[in-house]
Amino acid sequence: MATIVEVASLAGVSTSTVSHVLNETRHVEPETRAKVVAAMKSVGYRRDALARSLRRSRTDSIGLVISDAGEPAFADMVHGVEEAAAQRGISLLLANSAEDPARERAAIEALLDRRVDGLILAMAAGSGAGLLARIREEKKPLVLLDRLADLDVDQVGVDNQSAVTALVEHLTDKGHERIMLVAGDLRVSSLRERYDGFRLAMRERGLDTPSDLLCEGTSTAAATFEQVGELLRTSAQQPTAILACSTLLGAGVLKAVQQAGLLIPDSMAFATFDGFAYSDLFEPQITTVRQPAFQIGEEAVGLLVRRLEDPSGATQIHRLKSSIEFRQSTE
Amino acid sequence: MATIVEVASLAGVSTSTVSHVLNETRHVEPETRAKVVAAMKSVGYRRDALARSLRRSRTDSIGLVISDAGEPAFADMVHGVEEAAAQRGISLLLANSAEDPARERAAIEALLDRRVDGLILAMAAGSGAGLLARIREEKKPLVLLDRLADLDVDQVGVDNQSAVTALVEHLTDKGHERIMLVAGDLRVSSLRERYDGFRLAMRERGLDTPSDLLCEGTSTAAATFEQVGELLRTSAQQPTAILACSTLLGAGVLKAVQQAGLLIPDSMAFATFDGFAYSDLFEPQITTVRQPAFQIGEEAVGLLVRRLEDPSGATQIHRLKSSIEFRQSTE
DNA sequence: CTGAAAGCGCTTACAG
DNA sequence: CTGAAAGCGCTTACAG
Repeated sequence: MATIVEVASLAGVSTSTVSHVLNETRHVEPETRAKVVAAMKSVGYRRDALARSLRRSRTDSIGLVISDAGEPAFADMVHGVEEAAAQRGISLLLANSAEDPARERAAIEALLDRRVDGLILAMAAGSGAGLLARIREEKKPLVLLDRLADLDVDQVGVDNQSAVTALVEHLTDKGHERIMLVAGDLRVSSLRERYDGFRLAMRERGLDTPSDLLCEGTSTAAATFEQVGELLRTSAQQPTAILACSTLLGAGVLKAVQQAGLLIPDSMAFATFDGFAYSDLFEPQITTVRQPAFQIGEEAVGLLVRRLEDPSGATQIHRLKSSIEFRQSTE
Repeated sequence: MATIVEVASLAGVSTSTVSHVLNETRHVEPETRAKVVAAMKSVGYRRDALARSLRRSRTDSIGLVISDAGEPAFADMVHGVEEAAAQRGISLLLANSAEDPARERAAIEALLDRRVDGLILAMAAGSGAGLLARIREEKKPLVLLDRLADLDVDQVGVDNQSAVTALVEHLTDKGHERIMLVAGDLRVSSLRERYDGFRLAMRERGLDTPSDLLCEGTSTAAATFEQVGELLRTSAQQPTAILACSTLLGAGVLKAVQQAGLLIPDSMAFATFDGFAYSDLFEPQITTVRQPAFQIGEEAVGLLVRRLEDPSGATQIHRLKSSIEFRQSTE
C-alpha cells in the first residue's frame, strides 16, 4: 500500500501538500496539484482511513445494534439506516444482540473501542438501565431506535398508542367486546406501549379485559402458539377477536387459531402489528399495522447526524405514524 | 478518553508494560500488573482500536456488500455473517449496493479505505469483471456470496443445478410438460444457473420449453406481474405449471395468476425459489426451494477467516444443499 | 522482568 | 503558495 510519503517524494512535494490536495483544504498551484495527482495515480494511492481517523479523532462511522435481526421490521430499519448512512459517506458497523444483554454489552464495547462517532440502538428486552448510563458516561452520541425509553436521549419510534387505539376502535365498531391481546415481552418498551394503549382504549370504551384474554411474556412463535392454544381451550370467555403485537406473535396466534379449527374471520377476527411480507397475496388477508420501518432507520441516522453537529441541542423524540391496512381478517 | 500514557504514568510503569498487560503478550509481575489494572480502572481506560489497527496493520473487521437488502434470503445471510463474525471478535461493516454497480464500487472503495481485513460480496447484477480485478489488485481477501463466478476465488452459494433438477423432476412426475420459468435477471449468476439448469433438466426429459414460456429479465415484482400476465394472456400454449426463481419473482407471478383468475393448484401448479416467510400459515401453501441462507453467511465468514490465516491455500468453492418443501401448490 | 524509542499513515498548526 | 515537524494512541523489536 502506497502512503502519502511515497506520493510526496515521487511528486517532489511535501506530505502537507499531498494531504491538502487530497482534502482540498488549502490552495495548491495547478501544476503542483497535477504532479501530485499523477503521482497518486501512478502508485495507486489509497488514503488510509484509519490513520486519518486517528489524527482527526473522528471516524465517519456509526454503530447499529439491533435486538432481533430475525424480525422483518428490524431488517427494514437496518436497511434504512444503511441507506441514510451511505448517502452521507458514513460507514455502518452492524451488530445483533439477539435479545441477549450480555451480547449487547459486548457489541457496544467493541463499537466504542472502534471509536464510532455515534450509536443507534434498539435495546434488548432484558437490558438494564446501566447500559445507557455507560454510553452516556462515554459521552457517545446515541439514538434509540424503535424501543424508546423515558430518558433524555434522542429517539425514533412509532406512535404505538394511537395505532392500538385505532385498532381497538375498529374492532369494537365491528361489535367485538372480548378481544384477546397477545402482547409478548412487556420489558420491550414498544410492546409495553401497545399493551398499555390497548387496556386504556378498552377501558375508555367501558370494556374490561379479563386476564385470561391477556397473553403476555412469550417471545417465540412456538411459545405463543402453546400459550394462545391453551387459553383458547380453557378460557371461560372465548374471545371473538385476537390482536397480536408483532409478526412473530402473530405467527404463533395464526397457528393456534388454525389448530383450534377456527376460521378467520368467520369464527375469529384477527389483526397484527408489523405483519407478514407480501401478505396481500395470501389467504387469509390480515388487518395489519405497518410501521414505516425503513423511514425509522433513516430518521435515526438523521437525528444522530444532527446530534454530532450540535452536541448540546435539545433532545428530540420522533414518533412516526403507522398506517393500518384493514383487510378481510377483521371483516 | 484516557490513553495508555496516562495509565502508564499513573501506575508508574512504561507504556510497554501497560500494552503487555492489555494484550497478555509477555510476562508481567503480578504486583506490577495489579497496579496497571488498578490504574486502568481508575481512569476508565478503553483501548483505541484505531491506533492498534494502524500499528498492527490489521483491523479485525470485515466488509459485507450485498446486492439487495430487500430480499429476505439476503437478510438471513447478513444475519449469518454477523453472527459468525461476532463469535470471532470481528466487527462487521455493512453496505448495500441495491443492484447498482456504481454504489457497489463506492461501497467497496470505502471499505478498502477503512482497511477491512477482507470482503464478502454478493455482486450486483450488472457489475463488470473489473470490480473483482480491482479487489484482487489490492490483494484483499475476498469471498463471493450467493452469486458465484467462474473465477479462482473463494465462494459460497447453493447448488442451484440440483435444486432445479429436483423441482423439474417433481413437476414432470406430476404430469406437467408445459412449465413456465420465471427466471429474472440472467446477469445474476444464481438466476442464470437456475435458468440453465431448468432447460437442461427439461431437455433431459425430452421436453423443450418454447420461448413464450420463458420469462426473463424482470427484476421487480411489478414488472414480473406485467410480463407474466401478458404471457398468460397471449401464449399459444398455456402452461400447467409456473416456476419462479426468487421470492420477488414469485410475488409477481402469484399476483398475475390471481388476476388471471387461475386457482392454485387446480388450474395452475406453482413453485418458487426462496419463498415467503411463515408461508405455511397461509393459503395457498407453496412448494418452495429453501436455501440455507443463514449458514451460507456463516460459511462465508469461515472461508474468509481461513483465507486470512492461510493466504496461499487452495481456493474453496462451497455449494450448500437447498431443501425442497413440497406443498399443496404442486399437488 | 521492564523500559526507551521508533514507527504505523495521516492532519494541521506554525513558519516562511 | 509550500514545507518541516509534531502528534493522534497504540505495538514491538531492541536493549539491559
